[in-house]
Amino acid sequence: MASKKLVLIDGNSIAYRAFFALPLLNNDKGVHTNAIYGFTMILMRILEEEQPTHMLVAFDAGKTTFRHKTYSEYKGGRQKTPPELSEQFPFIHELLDVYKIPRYQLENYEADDIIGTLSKHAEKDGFDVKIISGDKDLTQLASEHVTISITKKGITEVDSYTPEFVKEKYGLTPDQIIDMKGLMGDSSDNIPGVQGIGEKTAIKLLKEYGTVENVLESLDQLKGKLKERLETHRDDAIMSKELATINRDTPITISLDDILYSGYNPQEVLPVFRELGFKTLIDKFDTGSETDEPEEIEDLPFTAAEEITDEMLVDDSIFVVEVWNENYHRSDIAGFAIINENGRFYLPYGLAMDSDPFRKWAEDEHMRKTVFDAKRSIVAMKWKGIELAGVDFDVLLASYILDASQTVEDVAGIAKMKGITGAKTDESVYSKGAKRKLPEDEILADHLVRKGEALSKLSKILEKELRENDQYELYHDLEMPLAIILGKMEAIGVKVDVNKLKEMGADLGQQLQALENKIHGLAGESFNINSPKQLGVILFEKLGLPPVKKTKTGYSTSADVLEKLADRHEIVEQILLYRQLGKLQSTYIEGLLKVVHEDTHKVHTRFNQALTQTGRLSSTDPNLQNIPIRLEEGRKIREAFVPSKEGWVIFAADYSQIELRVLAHIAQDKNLMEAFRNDMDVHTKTAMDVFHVEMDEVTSNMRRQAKAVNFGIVYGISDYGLSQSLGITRKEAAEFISRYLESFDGVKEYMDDIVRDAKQKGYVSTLLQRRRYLPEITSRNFNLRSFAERTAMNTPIQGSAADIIKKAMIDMARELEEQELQSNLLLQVHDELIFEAPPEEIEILKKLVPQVMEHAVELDVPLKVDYAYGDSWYDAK
DNA sequence: TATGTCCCCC
DNA sequence: CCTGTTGGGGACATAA
Repeated sequence: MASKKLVLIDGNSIAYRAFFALPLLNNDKGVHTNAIYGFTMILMRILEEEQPTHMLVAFDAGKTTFRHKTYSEYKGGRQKTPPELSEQFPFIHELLDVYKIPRYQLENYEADDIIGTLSKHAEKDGFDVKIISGDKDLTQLASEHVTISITKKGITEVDSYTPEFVKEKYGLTPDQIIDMKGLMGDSSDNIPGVQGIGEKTAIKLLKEYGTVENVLESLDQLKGKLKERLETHRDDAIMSKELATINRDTPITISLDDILYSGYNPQEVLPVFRELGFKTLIDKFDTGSETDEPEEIEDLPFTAAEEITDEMLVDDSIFVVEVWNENYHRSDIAGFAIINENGRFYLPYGLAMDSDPFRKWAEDEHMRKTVFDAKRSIVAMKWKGIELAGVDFDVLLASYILDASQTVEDVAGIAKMKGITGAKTDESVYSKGAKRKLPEDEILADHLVRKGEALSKLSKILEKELRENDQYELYHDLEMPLAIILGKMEAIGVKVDVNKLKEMGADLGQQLQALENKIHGLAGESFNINSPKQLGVILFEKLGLPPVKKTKTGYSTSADVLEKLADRHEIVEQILLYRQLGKLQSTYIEGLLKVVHEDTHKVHTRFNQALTQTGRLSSTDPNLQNIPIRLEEGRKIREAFVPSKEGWVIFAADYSQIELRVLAHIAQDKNLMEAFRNDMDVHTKTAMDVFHVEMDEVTSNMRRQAKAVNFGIVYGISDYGLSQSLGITRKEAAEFISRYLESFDGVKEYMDDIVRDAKQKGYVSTLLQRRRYLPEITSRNFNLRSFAERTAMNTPIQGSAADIIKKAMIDMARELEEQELQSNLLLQVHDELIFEAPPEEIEILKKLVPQVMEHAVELDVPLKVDYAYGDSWYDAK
């Protein structure tokens, strides 16, 4: 027979712990939830780990207890329970109820006493007892069968107090804990103890005499101040011991039979989680329990259109455009679904595309449509000859704005987060990888209609959340219009000089062949230079070079390692060169040629607008945001990016030091603002301040180091990161940073404030109200916490810069349209915009682009934009 | 197909 | 005392 296990939880104490350990999070109803959340986390862990057969959560009742009769000042001077915590107790009670965990409180007694009494009964009946609390007082109950788990600083770590543990920690038995309290008192409960006796003295006395009473009877063996103190406070000691003693014979009205625990039903718990907005816990639940049996999906009636009718084509509809390929450029479309006040409809692709009314409706901007991934839908339709308009709400973008950390694959992914059932994942319907295929028409139709149904519910929920977070403007006035602009940029594409690329490729191929021969010759055998494993064997075993660094799979052969070995063997330099050219060949020549469209010689990148945690864009297939520039050999790749029309130019404009300007503004740092107002070289200025020298004394090395520090500030790197980039010790790097912060005290203040703010609110914000949640900022794990702290400092800077250039793109697109210019915006690379322009518009752009970009927002420092243009991207420098 | 290593950009 | 590396995309090798 399985043994009986009783878990007793000190409800008040755990709620307090959770409250103070976690940031003061709000849910979407404005209720603070941190204590509820922490409490639930602890509860879930206990249920998992202990598998109790019996369970009870005890709470304190009322303000006065029997202890107040003994000592009216008991628990006096205590801070009142913060209202932010009090308001959470009803929810904790509700949660316990749905978990079917009994809770109990008893007039005149504290939770401790209830726990003491029940554990006594249970012990007698042969139970194993586990007590959970944040209060060390309970450790007096430890025995062979009673273990007390005390939460440490956070909520995840606990100390388990067994009699052995108590012995080890204090050198006392558990029942001597109350004697210890009697002597030393307890400031948190306002138990006086004997004045002048602390933990050390108390333990010493008890090791010698055993109990408070024995100590007091043996006073004549003591002397001096100690004896004097014990004599004067004799009564205090006795009373304090009494106060600290848990009453194990309270008149409880429940028995062990009443607190049998037979588990809970996740279906009853989930709605409460949803109500509270516990996304992560919902996920844990859905995947972590056996309730994952395919939920009973209700039938969803819809009409599979055999002809397109007017009732399908009305204002305010959900519009599902099922773009088949991941890369939506020139992709097939599997079909459409429309949901509106008239019903749910599946529209087969061919039927819809042959319908004029459908085309008209799709292109009518007054026919408002809610979609998932507006840009994807618009661009895919554009390739099919339809200019989709009237896109009014994008569930993907809204979800990204609300929380970028939730990676979203499809409609079902978002639906699940928000507790909406009925939608199926794309993967479950289509399979993935090589097996991915279109299902039969009925299944496809059902899938698309279900997506639409989920979108309909989601759009309402997400819009409400955006407004509550004060993020609706960001969504509606920034990201949504930007999606349209990005779609145009992608569809226009960038012209590539294919022949130029091929020439460069042939040339590189020859150089690589020669290098390969040379390297193999130097190594004395032929091997795959691209294989770190094989290369490691050659360098560190055959040639006997010293391995500088290891990776988890073997020797590191990274560039910084090789650079250290460069003067020890001729082969190293050749390998570095081989790597550099090999990268250009495979990624930029061959990689680019693969994605150039044969007929137009254009590449059509996709900007991912809903991916990065900072608000930046990213770019794929091809990635046009990482085309080489630093080294001349690589930079030449840019010669292959040319205007799409004869005689036009590439016009590139970039913000100068936008992140540091944003930092100056956000931090309101006088020194940094002054530097930018005077248009100083900010790295030189930093060097002057960090090294305490005059402008003409700044050496190029000082400027280089100052630049690295600025880089570190902007990108949120650690002292370790800075030490790596400068090749100095971590200590020296830390010294640089602290000298920087002394000179820029506004920045220092900002850094301190933003971390504190993030801990309190759980997130940081950018200029335009973009958010990044940082739950790990309160982690006890140094790495996680440090990373979150640096993120808190960095994201408002990088994210605000991203906000600004996005705004500039919208303003710029409007200007191009209003002035009826032919120039096209082609690319955005984080702090620069790249256009193609007819020669007659160059003079206009030279004025217009900097004007628009510099005034996208008004900061307390000027924004500065540089520009250049030429026959290719290379020449726009 | 997934993971690790390396390297390009801002 | 130590811990450990901004945000991305992509190519290639290798193990599974």
